[in-house]
Amino acid sequence: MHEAKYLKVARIVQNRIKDGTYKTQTPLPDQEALAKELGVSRLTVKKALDGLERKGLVYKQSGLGTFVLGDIPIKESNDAAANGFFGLQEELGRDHISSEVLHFTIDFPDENIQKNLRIKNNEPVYNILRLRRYDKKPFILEHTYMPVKLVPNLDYVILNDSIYEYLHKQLKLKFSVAYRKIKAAKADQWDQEFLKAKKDDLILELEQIIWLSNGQPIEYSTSRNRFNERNYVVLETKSF
Amino acid sequence: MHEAKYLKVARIVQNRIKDGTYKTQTPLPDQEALAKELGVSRLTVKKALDGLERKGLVYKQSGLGTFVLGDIPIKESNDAAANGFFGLQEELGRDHISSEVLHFTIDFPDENIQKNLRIKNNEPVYNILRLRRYDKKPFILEHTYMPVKLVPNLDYVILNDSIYEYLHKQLKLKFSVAYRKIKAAKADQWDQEFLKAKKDDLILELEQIIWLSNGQPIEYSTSRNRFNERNYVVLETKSF
DNA sequence: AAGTGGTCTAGACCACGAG
DNA sequence: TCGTGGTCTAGACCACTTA
Repeated sequence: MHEAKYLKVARIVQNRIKDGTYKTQTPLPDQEALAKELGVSRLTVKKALDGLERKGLVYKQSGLGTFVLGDIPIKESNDAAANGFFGLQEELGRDHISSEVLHFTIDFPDENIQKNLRIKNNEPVYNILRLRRYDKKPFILEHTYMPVKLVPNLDYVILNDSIYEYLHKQLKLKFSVAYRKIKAAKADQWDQEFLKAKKDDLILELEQIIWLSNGQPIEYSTSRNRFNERNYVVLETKSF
Repeated sequence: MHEAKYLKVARIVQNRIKDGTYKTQTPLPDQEALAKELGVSRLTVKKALDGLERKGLVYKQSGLGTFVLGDIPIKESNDAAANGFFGLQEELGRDHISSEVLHFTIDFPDENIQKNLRIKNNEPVYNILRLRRYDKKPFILEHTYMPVKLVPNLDYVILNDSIYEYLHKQLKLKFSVAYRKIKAAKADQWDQEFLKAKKDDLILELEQIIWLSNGQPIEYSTSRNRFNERNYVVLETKSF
């Protein structure tokens, strides 16, 4: 099977929401009708709609129907999704984002990194510091650690391009879970030097661990930006 | 049916993870075995495990099995889940949290509130400012707007206790989706007065809209705390 | 009463990973 | 090849909402 039917159904419905076939606050066709139209069983339609509900596109009400949720007022263009597994390039566009590698070594991990990446002290990690620019302007200071054993042959060419693409398209690695923490901090020396922050300026930091679908942590990183350059947004829906 | 079978299965598995019956990084019994043991079909077991996977408790690998994911190293006790629909009391314990109502009026909504709560300019809203204390210490400054028509008979007694509990247990309202934005800001006059922040101190703000399961926005609010008092964490997994 | 989504089953077949 | 999880179906019944 090339693509799961429920994914195809979800994509079709999502497109119909986007192009206005299904309008905000109005009900979709009922599950049985969609199933008939698309030639699948009702359970398959339901599975697709469950996913769209978790993504916040629709809401369902037993006894009434499934409705398009509509736009989110406080969403702005420069907000970053704190959920989702897209790299900066994917998120903001390849043409806008460039990377400058400030530091790139292979180190033995300290205790903190060992714990976060669930590795032993003799398993080397990449230690990467990159300044990401948005339209040439300093934007995000990104400090990344990855186990060498999981990411062979990382080099400057990849770092100047997109790590994310290398992991996914070249190495075929699949992300499963990410745990992210968002905090505020004061600008340190590096922030002042590279992000052009002033002393005592406000910095927003995203700290994260990303796991592969086999349960192995693949990345521990922090991303720092000036407080007025970028916010983080989270869309939360029920797990079940 | 009192409780759905898949919820019961999820609860049982979750408890077994918590009490150590299923240990970190080890496989659970296969779906067929669990189904047999618990007297349900395999699909019901799968549905339960899908939910636990989205909550980040387990990960599944086709062809291998389902594994316990284990602890998250960067998680700390004073972090707040940016996902989940629990009130402060639920999250940190009834005994620790107290509330002081600083402002409580019924207003006509301005344009921003109208948009965020999807209401007209003649539909009144509660305008509530509360200082939440943690063990008597100023902790969070919470500014909340809610449509009056959705929340009848709100009063000081409820505000001093828990809005969350009133909405859920008394009014039987169900939350479906929340959209949250996290940003850094400088302390304003109120932060300085009530949170004991100094001028130019760092403030972390959570701005959110919460929808009911019928698609109607029920709450627009901001929660501000000093940068070193509280961070926000997000656990992200795939929607499908 | 009618129509919606929610749950559940038994059975089938597929895709993936290990030996 | 075997055992795992992933998908899909048809059919059944339940719970909820509106009329």
